[in-house]
Amino acid sequence: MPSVQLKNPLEALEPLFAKGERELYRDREVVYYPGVASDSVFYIETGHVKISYLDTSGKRLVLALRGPGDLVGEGALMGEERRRHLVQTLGDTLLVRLDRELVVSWLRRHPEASSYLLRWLHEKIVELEELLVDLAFRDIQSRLSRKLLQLSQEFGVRTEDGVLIGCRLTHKDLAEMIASARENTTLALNRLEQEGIVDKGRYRIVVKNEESLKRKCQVG
Amino acid sequence: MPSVQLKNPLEALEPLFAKGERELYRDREVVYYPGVASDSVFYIETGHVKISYLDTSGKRLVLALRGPGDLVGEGALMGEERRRHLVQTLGDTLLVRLDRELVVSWLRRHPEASSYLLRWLHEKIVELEELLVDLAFRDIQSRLSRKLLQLSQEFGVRTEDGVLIGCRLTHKDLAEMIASARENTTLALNRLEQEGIVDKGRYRIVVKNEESLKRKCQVG
DNA sequence: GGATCACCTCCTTTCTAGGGAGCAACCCTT
DNA sequence: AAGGGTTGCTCCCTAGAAAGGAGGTGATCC
Repeated sequence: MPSVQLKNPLEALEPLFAKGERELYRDREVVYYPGVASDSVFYIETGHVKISYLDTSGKRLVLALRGPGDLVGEGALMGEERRRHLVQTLGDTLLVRLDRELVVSWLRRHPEASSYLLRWLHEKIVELEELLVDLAFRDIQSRLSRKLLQLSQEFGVRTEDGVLIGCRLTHKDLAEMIASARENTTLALNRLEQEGIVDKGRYRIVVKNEESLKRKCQVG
Repeated sequence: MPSVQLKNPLEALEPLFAKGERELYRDREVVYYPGVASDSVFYIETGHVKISYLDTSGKRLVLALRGPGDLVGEGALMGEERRRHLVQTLGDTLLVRLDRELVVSWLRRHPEASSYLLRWLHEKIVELEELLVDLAFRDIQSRLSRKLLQLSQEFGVRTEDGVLIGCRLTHKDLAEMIASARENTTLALNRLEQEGIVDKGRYRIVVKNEESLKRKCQVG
């Protein structure tokens, strides 16, 4: 285990990312479908991806968004045979495709790197558990507030009005992230706008008052 | 990565488990509380533990059950400072406490072991995602059926009547595993009993007809 | 430039799953 | 024998899913 804390646990893997093949995806393009062979990992250079689970009924749940400096498709390194998710870009996105064997052999040659990967994976577990707890205990208003807060902290861009969430999200995307109906998500978002807490436009959400938003999270 | 698939990804760590301190816990005893220092990992020799998240409102969500051959408290290895969960035993349980530093230094000396740990962690992620999807899409009847199926597969003991779920679970425990009210869980369980799919008694559930149970899972 | 089309956003109404409260009965433990 | 924990049952009521439109907006085509 590292004695020094790194900002991003994956920094230790940087040299590896240079070895991959860079691929440009357009907005909403599919990176992989569920069921296809799980044989590579992607490093996100710029842009964002949305990882979702497709239900048999056609409904979706967005399990995570990932942005620059993050990995996606890591299951390929951990015994996953076929993809379990649908991964799509949000906005134009530059990925580095890393073949599984390449990563595995690199990891063998750099044994200290595994511990960083473990930490990173643990972070993902914490995020999943947070979502789980939200689903179990909070109502839509509160789930949306928490999600907006997370998004502004992870992908936020400071502007004069507040923190702009830096990825191209529709209300449907948001709804699928908090497991609610699109209509109710719109409603909740409008309420937040009326209260002057957020500002919104097409594909655009600005958190104007972070403190009020935090207060909203407790209520539900 | 291993070229041969092991049944239990943790088999590779067996030699490590001999180095720990064995501790006997009685039924329902607390192994650790949320907030305490996260400085050791536990290996389960016999018995079961319940990992739950405590909400500020006093409600609980059971994130996982773990049984013999499994680990609990693994966050200690991955940068977690304080425990995030409440861990309690179900029935009398024998744990092996492993100091964090002990495990970390062992892992450094056995670099090939990390990949097994990664695989194990990935399994846990898959389980969390399954729970998440259930919460998002399925109703109580279906969530309960899936959970019983999982439990019977993971902790089941063959008997003449069917598969007995081998841990001391109350209806409240079950309810907290599928994020529903205790009353509704009892109701759903009674329905399954009336249909002849399960058999139950105090702390005791026997899955009589696995096939019917599987059919129940699809419906919701 | 204007028309078209696909998607996105907004709003309302209806209907139901299931949370919550409140008890009664039961049974194991001490 | 008492008491705490577990189970069974009922009723009420709210959150929110589902359906069904109507207007907006941006891209693309002519």
